[in-house]
Formats: sequence, structure tokens, C-alpha cells
Amino acid sequence: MVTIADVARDAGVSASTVSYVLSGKRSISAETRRRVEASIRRLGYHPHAGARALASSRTNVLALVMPLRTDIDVPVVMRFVTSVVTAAREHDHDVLLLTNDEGPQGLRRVAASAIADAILVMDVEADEPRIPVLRSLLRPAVLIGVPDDPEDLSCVDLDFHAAAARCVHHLADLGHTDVALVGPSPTVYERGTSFAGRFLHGFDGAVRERGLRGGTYPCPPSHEAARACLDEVLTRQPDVTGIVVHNEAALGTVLSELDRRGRKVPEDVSVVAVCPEDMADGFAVPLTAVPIPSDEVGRIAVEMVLRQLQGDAAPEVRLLSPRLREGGSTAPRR
Amino acid sequence: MVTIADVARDAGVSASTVSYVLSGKRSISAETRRRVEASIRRLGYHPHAGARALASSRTNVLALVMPLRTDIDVPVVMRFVTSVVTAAREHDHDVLLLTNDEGPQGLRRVAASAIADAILVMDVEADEPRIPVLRSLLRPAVLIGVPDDPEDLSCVDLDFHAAAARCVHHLADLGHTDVALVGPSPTVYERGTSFAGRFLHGFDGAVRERGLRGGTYPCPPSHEAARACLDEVLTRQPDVTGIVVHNEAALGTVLSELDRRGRKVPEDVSVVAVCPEDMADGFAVPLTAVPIPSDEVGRIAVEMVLRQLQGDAAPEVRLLSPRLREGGSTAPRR
DNA sequence: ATGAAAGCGCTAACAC
DNA sequence: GTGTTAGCGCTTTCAT
Repeated sequence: MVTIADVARDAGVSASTVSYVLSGKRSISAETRRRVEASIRRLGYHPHAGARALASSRTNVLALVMPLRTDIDVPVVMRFVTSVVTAAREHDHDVLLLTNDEGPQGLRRVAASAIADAILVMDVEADEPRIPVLRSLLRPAVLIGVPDDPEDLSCVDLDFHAAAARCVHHLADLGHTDVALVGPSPTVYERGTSFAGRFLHGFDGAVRERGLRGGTYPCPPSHEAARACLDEVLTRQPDVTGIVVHNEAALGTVLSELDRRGRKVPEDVSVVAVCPEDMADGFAVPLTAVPIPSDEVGRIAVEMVLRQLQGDAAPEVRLLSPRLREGGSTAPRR
Repeated sequence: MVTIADVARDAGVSASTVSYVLSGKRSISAETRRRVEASIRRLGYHPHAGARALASSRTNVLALVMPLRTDIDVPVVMRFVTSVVTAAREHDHDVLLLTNDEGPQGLRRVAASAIADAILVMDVEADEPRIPVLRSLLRPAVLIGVPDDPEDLSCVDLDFHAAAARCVHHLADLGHTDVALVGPSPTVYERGTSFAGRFLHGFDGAVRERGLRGGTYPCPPSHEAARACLDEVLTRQPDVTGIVVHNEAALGTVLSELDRRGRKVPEDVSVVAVCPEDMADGFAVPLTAVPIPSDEVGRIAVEMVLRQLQGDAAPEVRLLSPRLREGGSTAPRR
């Protein structure tokens, strides 16, 4: 293995000079820097991560806690994961992937063994049970999702409350008065998943505000369940003309089942989706949608946590404003 | 931070004794072990990962290279990822998540900086371009997928060739003579993705062997594309009575579109799915399917690579035999 | 069955 | 602008 001593010898400088060339923490003459960088390249030197972590107490690794759930939309989770990894790499950090099934002990282990500098947490609940552990860790943490009381933890997420309101207002503005929300699985609501509850409240609030008739329908993640769910919508609200689908897995089924029942979109029923933008584009008619900005959320989470590591950062709750992209799945009520 | 010296002092032994209690690399008296373990628990000691890596040149971290593709089925990728993480944790290892977009340089970086002990690679191509780098790394590597020539690298995957044959034989045994394969996206075939090609060959081979009429249809990942793809199947093979769907994203669409066109499953058309087992269960009638054993593949990949790290392991190619689970979506031809 | 001590490769004072 | 040096916390000889 190539060490910093090898590089130093090769470039005719001391090891500390090599270290400083790499870190930029003190000024180096142009000539020295050139020689050192040449040696680094020629020898194919990469600093030993463990040695660096030991000496500097910085690992340049972020831990990301991923849910193992199958009731939330897996592709959306995956987008968060990839955007976190991509953003981390852009800032010269790597990502250690943890699952939730180790429990709080896993978080303690990661923090105490100094295997990562900070922790990012997904699948946040309204009454988030991991908050006490995270606060006790003395390492920065950022939640992807917003609990009811984040205390002094930083959070970032789409403003799902506002997103729901945006969907309802769009439908109301088009003249719809009887609207439905096809939401995530009942199990997602039951465990108090933050984004689901916030969306639901936003929906109910806007429905009331605009004086609409509105129903909400949790929908388990299977084709059969989605079909049954739509049946229930049409039974309980036979005159429904606006449906908000906040459930990626159910989206395709809802649309094809509406079609099968002879309800044309958007002539008879307007549909607003809450999903990744490219998913909304995958239909014959691109859907009217509030896109979930996974890339931006992941990037911001990484940047927030790095800023905290750098020292200059107060905890903050960052709610991204929803954007409604009009597509061909909504139209004025006939 | 709690160090090994703190534990040693607390237990009244030397640091090396604590180390040996932890590693089990030499025998310790019952009494000493008890005292040391008590101190470890009481102080909440966790070995410093960097120090350990520096001293032992073992990190207990596995790197997993994940594709960023959107044309392969994301939930399936995610299942591999979670099964690798879970299996790794069961063997006291963590997982560092890499994406492909750093290229070979990323693999070199990870290996040279000793941030991980071994590398697992997903999304393998038939003519896998990363093989030379991986071989040059002097670290164990395991491919999840099987290239045409793995050289001395270990691989593990479902035997997709046999899986396709299994599907065709099942349909042929039921009397079907006109069969179709709805496969992954054209882009997946174009870049020579290993599993797609192996499945396609298996399908073609079995169709020929059984003297059937058979067509193959790559299907891009959108609802609209899936609908168009089914149209093409029914146009080119109007008498088709058996369809193999090797494309999770298209599965729901294919079934609902068949229904919409008045072709009953399984009375008019038999459908065999190749997908995670619980996905096949999510339909009104559980589908006949060859399940993709993601959990097993991930677990085996981890175990193979750990065995290589331990020293006792020859490279091996492990193809898991497909299992066909009969469900309600296939029936004898009328 | 246990201890003492020599590094592992790097960073960051401290010197000049 | 650069070199010297003292650790960082652990594992693993070598001793006993």
C-alpha cells in the first residue's frame, strides 16, 4: 500500500507537507504543490481512511438510516437514497447505509464507534421515537421528514400540508366540489408517518376552507387493494369529480380502473398525482401533479448536515414549497 | 469518548486483554471475561472503527455498488440492497453505498483508501466492463449477476436462463403453443444487462425446443409503453394464449389491459410473472410466478465475500435454481 | 492466562 | 513556507 511517507519521499518533502497539500489547511508554494500532486498521481496514493479518521476524528462518512417498510413507496425511498449518496459524493463524503431494524442501539453503535460523522434519518414519524437517541449522540443529525416536535434537530421535507392544499385548491378552482384523497396504506397512517398525516391534514383543511365535499381513503399497496379502494370512493362519493392520489403504487391502478368503469380523465374525473415527476410523465396524458422533489430534499439534507459538522449551523426546519405542474389529467368540471 | 484503556482500567486488566475478550483470539478466564464484559456494558464502550481499521487492516465494511438506472425495476434493486445490508449486519459488517457514476476511479478510491474490505457489484452486464478494475483491486469482489466471462470473480444470481425455460415449459405443459415474452426495457437489452439476456436466451431456447410459436417484446418502463407493448403482442400474435412477464413495472398494466380487451386470465390467456413473490401475491388472483429470490441472493453474496476475506474461498459462480410457484393466472389451454 | 510495548498511517500543534 | 514530532485508539507480537 502507498502511504503518505511514500509520497513525501517521492516528492522530496515531509509527510506533513503532503497532508497540507491535501487538506489545503496551510499555504504551499506552487512548486511544492505541483511536485506533491504529481507524486500522488504517479503513485496512485489514496489516504488511508482509518488513519485519517483516527488522527482527525473525521471520517467523511454520513450514515443514512433507511426504512425496511414495504408499505411506503419503495421507488421514492430509493430516490432519496440515491440523491443523498450523489450529494454526499459531491462533497467528498461517502454514505453508510443502515436499516432501522437495529433500533436505537444501532444509532449508538455508529456514533460511538466513530464510523460516521453524522446521521440522516428517513421515514420519520409524527411522534418520532428516535429523537431522544439522536439528541444524545453528540453528532449532527438531520431528519428527512418533519416530526411534530423536532426539538433541536434539523429537518427537511416537502411541505406536504401545503402540497395537499395546493391540490385541493387546484380542483376547487376548476369548479370541482366533490373530491377524494386516495392516500398511502392504512399502516402508514397507523404508525403516524409524518408526511402522510401532514398531507391528510392539509387536504381536510383545504376541503373545509373551500366548502367542498371530501373523503379520504387509505390504500394498501397491492393492485387488488387499489381497485377495492377506488370502488369504495365511487360508492361513497358517486358524484366525485376530483381525485388526489398520494400513493404511487395505486396511481396506475386508479387510472386504469376509472377507465374501465367508463369515467374519462379529465372529462368526467380530474386526477392530481403526488409523485416523482417522471412517474407523472409515464402516462398517455402526462398527469397534473405535485412532484416530490427527492433530489432536492436529499441534497439539502446533506448540505444541512455538513454545515452542522462545519460548526456554523443552527438547527432548522426546512419545508420545501410544493409546485403544482398542470398536466392533462385535470379539467374544469362539466 | 470511551476508549479501550478506560475499559481496561475499569475492569482492572490490560488493554490487550480487553481486545482479546472482544476478538476471541485467545482464551480468557471466565472471571476476567465477565469483568471485562461488565465494564464494556457499563461504560457503553464501542471500539473506534478507524483505530481498529488502522491496527488490523480490517474495516468490517462492505462496499455495495448500486445502479442509478431508472429502466430496471427499482423495487427489485432495493430488495437486493436491503438484503445485503441485513445479511452484512448479521455478520457484524456495515455497508457503504456507492453509485456507479464515479466509474472505475470510485472503485479504486474505495479499495486504496481501505474504507471497505470488499466490494459487491450490482447491475452486471454480459460483457462487464468493471471486471479488470475489480481484479486489480486485491480485494475480494462478488458480482450480483453473471457476466459471460467472470474470469476469477465470484458471482451469484438467479439462474435466469433456467427460469425462462421453466416458464415456457409450464405453459407448454398446459398445452399453450403461442407464447410471448414481455421483457425489460429495450435499453436494458441494449447495454447487455446480464440477467435480461440470459432470460431471453432461455425463453427462445425453450420455445424452439418445445416447437412453440413465440415472440419477445422489450417494454419501456411507463404505463403507456406497457399498454403499447401489449397492443403489439396482440397484433403480432393474435392467438397468443401464454404470456411471460419479466418486467415488474409492466405487470399491472398488462393484466388490466388484458382485462380491458376482454381477454380473461387464465381462461383466455395464461400469465406467468417473474417478480418478487409478494408482488405476485398482490393481485386479485395470486399469479403463477417464478419468484426472484432477492433475499437469498443478497445473503449469499455477503457470505461468499466474507468467506473470501477469511481466506478459505475459491471464486465460484453460483446460479440459484428457479422455482415456479403455481398460482391462479395459468390454466390449460381451452 | 495475562501484560507491555511497538506500531498501523495520518493530522495538527509546535517549531523555525 | 516547510519540517519535526506527538499522539489518535486499537491489534498483535513478544514476554512471562
